[in-house]
Amino acid sequence: MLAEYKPQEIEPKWQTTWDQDKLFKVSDDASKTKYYLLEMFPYPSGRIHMGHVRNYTIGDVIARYKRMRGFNVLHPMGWDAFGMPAENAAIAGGVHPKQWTYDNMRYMKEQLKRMGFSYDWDREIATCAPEYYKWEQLFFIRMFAKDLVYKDRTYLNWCESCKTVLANEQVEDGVCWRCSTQVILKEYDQWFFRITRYAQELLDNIERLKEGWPERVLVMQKNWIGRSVGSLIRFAIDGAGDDIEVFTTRPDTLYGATFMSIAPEHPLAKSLPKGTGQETAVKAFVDKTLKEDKITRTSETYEKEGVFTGRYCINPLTGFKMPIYVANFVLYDYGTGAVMAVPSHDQRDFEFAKKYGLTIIVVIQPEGEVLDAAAMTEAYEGDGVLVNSDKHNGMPNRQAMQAITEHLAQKGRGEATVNFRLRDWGISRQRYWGAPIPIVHCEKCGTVPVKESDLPVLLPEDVKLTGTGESPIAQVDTFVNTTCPSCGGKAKRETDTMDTFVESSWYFLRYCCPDSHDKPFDPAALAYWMPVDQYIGGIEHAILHLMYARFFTMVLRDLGFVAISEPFERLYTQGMVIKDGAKMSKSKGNVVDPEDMIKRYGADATRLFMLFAAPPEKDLDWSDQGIEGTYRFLSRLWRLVQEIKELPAAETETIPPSMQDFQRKLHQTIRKVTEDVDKRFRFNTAIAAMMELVNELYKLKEAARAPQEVQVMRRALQHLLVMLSPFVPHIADELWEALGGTGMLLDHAWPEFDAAWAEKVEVTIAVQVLGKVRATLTVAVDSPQSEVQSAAMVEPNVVKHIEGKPIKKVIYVPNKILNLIV
RNA sequence: GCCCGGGUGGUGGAAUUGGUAGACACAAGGGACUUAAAAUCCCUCGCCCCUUGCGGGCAUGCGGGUUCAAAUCCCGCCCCGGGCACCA
Repeated sequence: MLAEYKPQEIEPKWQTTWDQDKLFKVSDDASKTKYYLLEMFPYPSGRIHMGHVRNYTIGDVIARYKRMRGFNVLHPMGWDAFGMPAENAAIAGGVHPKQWTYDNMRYMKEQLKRMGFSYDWDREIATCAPEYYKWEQLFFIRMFAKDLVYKDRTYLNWCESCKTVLANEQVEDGVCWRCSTQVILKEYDQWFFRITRYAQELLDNIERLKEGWPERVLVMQKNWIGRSVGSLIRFAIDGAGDDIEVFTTRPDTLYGATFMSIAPEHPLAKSLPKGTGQETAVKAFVDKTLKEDKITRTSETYEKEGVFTGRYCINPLTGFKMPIYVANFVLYDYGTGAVMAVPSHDQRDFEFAKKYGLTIIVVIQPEGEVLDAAAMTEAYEGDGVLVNSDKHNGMPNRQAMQAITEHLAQKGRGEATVNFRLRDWGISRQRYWGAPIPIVHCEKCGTVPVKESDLPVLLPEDVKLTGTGESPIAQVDTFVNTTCPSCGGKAKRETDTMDTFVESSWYFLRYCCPDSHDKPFDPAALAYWMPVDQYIGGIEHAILHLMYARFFTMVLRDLGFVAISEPFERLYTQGMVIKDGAKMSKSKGNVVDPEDMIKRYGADATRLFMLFAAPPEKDLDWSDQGIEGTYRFLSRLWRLVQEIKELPAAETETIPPSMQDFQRKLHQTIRKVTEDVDKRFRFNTAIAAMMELVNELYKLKEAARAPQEVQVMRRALQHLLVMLSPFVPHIADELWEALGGTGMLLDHAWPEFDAAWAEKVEVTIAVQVLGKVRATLTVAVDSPQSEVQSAAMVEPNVVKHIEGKPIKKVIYVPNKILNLIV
């Protein structure tokens, strides 16, 4: 053993040993209880960053702990390898995205190994590999057959100068990030996954997830799904055969609907004004509004504007001729993209009506008040009784919701319905570095899926990436030109690729059986490993990724591939790593490279600092001095072991009286660490407890030198090393060996505490007078009130504050507090 | 704007969930060792007040409230962060 702690020497040594021993290899073993621990896989951006280090360190502690607890732990790692940055790198530096991605994966894998993470690398997957995405293409085809995939028109960000579609991220303040041209919305045909078909199940299952998911994630998902009960109402367009459909949660206000507002994206915004003389005005308004982003448009302070389409629709109850407006605040994505406007009872409609001089009719009268449409300064959105509502007059509005809906149903003008805020998932991307959508467009047969036996549809490698123009694959003739799977005639391939969220929606299933070649999954492996017992990742994924993964699992279940409905039993969301109060980013220049930390302080000190500096769910403020502190602790531990190793010890089980307090401390520490790790993932306090134990040992080392005493310290050190091993595996194995231990600690059992030793024998009770602490008493645990009270009554400071006044009331909380009320 | 979190010493945090606020660290200051430095070890360390020994007051973003007792529960503000559907 080295005299000095040199992580640069011991860490590579143990990493090689673990590798050679295949220590992290795991196989399906029905005789053992499985534990599937998953961390969100990284995008291969080039190097691992502190966020990865944090996420994977948290995961590694749990994986190693569970393994030491006897579980058969699946702890895999892979790469979310498709995505925009690879293309951007290609545009900037001329490296092919594939080359760039694989280089990055190779480098980052080495980095992860240098951190000492216990991954079974035999299960490594990369989503950009054809043997991965071919299954995704298979799922697409099966989903297509079940009508879970469809094509629809939608709007995309378009840069007229670059002639290309832009991601939201590529639009900054409404202009293109590359050339600063004003971005416009352009209509496109896009592929969608019908996630809305699962809206109710996604919502219902939230109940089941309450046990293991953070409350706030579930609340966010619930709000995202946004179920609301209401009515679907059809308004006939005056002088035309068709209707405008509207979803409303307030059918009770229908008698007061005096105009109609439709979204600028609504197809009727184009067709209605034709021949009314309003065509030019409407088009100008639509064009202008589509340049504004959605966050602005939904703002409460946003100026509500609109333009008359020149057409009317008919209120089905009153026959009122409602002018149809295109309004900037109506969202095409929500409900039906059209809103019946009731200015008296909706604030936005009220403002709009005032601005354009539209009719306001009060139909709900609050209790004990008479609203006057002419005098109102704002809409009344509360409950009340119906007025101006024909046969529904006098009815409480809550009751009227149902009554009016039924009335409409009889007239064939509407029905009760449930609306979800959740929208279908647009998965088309006009990009190169993604999984090709396995569809062929045939002039004769239309849209035809590729034959399953022809999968995978390989992504062509010979492409030109310029960052401008249409999708790069569209220019690869050998890819585009094909034959129709149905009629054999000439056809063209779909050139959109899939959203990379699709790959990350099912990767956890593939880890269970990465070698399955004839089918996507081996049912026996899935039956053994799924669901994931613990999933760990950033809170920023609370909605999209987690919702998509849940949805995909339900789809794969209905396609017969998996037997479960929810993929993640428990979820833990870790906080971000920040420095100087801001998220680490290149532009802010506050990035700390984990590589430098490994070189200077070693992987163990880096891991330990990550775990010690904050509880995992909170944001972690990186501090260069902080890591020095954890490095110092490890050096201290190193010296302690070396010194105690040299002291003569007696082979005995007895605890000498001089060591009984320490023995108690040891078992209390084991209990504390076990509970913190097992129940709460509170690694920071677990580490603090172990630091305290080391401090105790340092004190004892000076005083206790009898062989029997040394023996107690040695055993304590061994327990400590076992407990430290999930946190700092390299130094733990090294010191374990130095103390004469055999094997590697990952194969060692986690220590059990002895309840008798862990019990407290004494407690300190705070004595309060009128709620203020005036003294503390150290008494035997569970002392009766009478005993504590009489001891308290003779405390000088207590006597002083009672001032001879009579005691009116005594509150006694055993082992905690005695409060005297005078 | 909407949805969801957070705010405790000079700093990161602790207080296992209504019961002694500040564990464990970092930084800072003082001391020991050393020719010297580094390393290491020891001590002090929320703010204010009386010289007073074991003392008193104030303190958990701000303002109210409930309670014998509030960082913790309730109401109203302020500030910071995450997400908002094509970043992953």
